[in-house]
Amino acid sequence: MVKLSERQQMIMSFIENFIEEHDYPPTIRDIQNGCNISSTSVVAYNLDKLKDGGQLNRHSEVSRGLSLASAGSNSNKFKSTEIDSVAVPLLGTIAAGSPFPMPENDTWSDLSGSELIDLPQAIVGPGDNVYALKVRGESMIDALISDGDLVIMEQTSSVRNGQMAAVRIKSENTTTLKNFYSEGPRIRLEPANSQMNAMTFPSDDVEVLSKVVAV
Amino acid sequence: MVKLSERQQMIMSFIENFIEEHDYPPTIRDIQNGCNISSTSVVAYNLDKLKDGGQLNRHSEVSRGLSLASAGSNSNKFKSTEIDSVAVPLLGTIAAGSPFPMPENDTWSDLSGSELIDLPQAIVGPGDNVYALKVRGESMIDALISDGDLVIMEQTSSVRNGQMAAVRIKSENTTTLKNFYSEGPRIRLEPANSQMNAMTFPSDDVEVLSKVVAV
DNA sequence: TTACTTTTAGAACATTAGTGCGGATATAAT
DNA sequence: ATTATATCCGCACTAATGTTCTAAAAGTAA
Repeated sequence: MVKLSERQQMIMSFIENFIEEHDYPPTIRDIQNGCNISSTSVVAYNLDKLKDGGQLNRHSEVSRGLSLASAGSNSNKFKSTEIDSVAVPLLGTIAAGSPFPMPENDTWSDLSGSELIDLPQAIVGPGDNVYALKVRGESMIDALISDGDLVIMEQTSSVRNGQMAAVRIKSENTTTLKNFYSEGPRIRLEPANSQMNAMTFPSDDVEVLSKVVAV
Repeated sequence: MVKLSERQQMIMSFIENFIEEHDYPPTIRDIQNGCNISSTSVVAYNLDKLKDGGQLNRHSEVSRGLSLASAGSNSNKFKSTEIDSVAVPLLGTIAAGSPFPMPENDTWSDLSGSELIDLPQAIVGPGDNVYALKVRGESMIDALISDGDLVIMEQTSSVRNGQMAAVRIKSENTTTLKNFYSEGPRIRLEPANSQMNAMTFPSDDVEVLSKVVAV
């Protein structure tokens, strides 16, 4: 790789910034002013150099006919690409440990309003019926969930044993985040914290709202 | 939203294709030829319409001063943006439940080679000393980790109580993924599975390799 | 039809913007 | 010193490109 002169580096980064800001490439005179160069021909000269060096594509006789040869001319600090993401709503807060009545929305049936969070598509899957909740309390610490963490939930009514789910205990009208175990006629809800005890409820007293997809 | 005339739609998609192909916007005459329009003024006329309608940004007196207002002119199927991501290496496999000797690299001290995984920057933080491992075994099921899942680890030598970490038991030369509890002179390693028992080891027999950052 | 608005044509016009040329400067090799 | 190479300067030239004006066609409403 040929070494770039100071001026050529400046030109490259100026072009980069210009495109970033305007969505179209600069003219020779834009570069001239932006880099404090006294003549257009100097810019043209260095532009041709850069083209020969392969850092730049140029199309002569075409105004603004520039484009970065985004291959080796990497001025980023770290190798980093872009991945697809999906926005999911952050609907509210949920208690992790002991059941707690939810003062706000009794059930978060409405998937509208509120903040949106960007998540990589890979962990959300199709992306429908998915939302985020902020966890309150330290009681799920064994499951890598601590106070203030966000859990990504998928709205569903069936979970497998051992999965973590947001469940509502009808008789107490409380909602909580627990590990779910079906034991015949009863359902055991177990916090993911070795210092806390599990609780069991009759099957028909427990309503599964959604399961945890990711943290 | 105002309906676009047939000609305006053609102009929009022409611009889109042109930029895709050349990396810089077309001139009015490019559009004229590309869309079989008989006069530059017609192009200018429709361009102004599109600008008023908000589908296009225009900078007058500037050649090729066009850019798509990628807001409403959305040809994507789903609302989806791009977020920063960082590539981390996938170094190998780790047993989740019972300790198991690692046949391959005894310690994965080398952070080179192997596959790379793209992760959103938000969950990786600075991004140094981070790598991924594939989990084998079902024994961490309570912590949302099941067979085949990837855990993101950060290389460190100190973890807090209750955190999940990859640890090496020196006397047995095994490596495993467990929840870590320091209990005075001894260290208790607890699998996140209510069907399995914890084990304790002398403090100096356990070496913490890295802690779990995300799943 | 008439009156009015929108769109299209054509062409001249005005800027914008790339190119080229004579010459200056600097550095290094002969 | 002389020659060669790489840059830089200014300026003029001209092709590229946006703008505008007038007029006609096409469409709309009354």
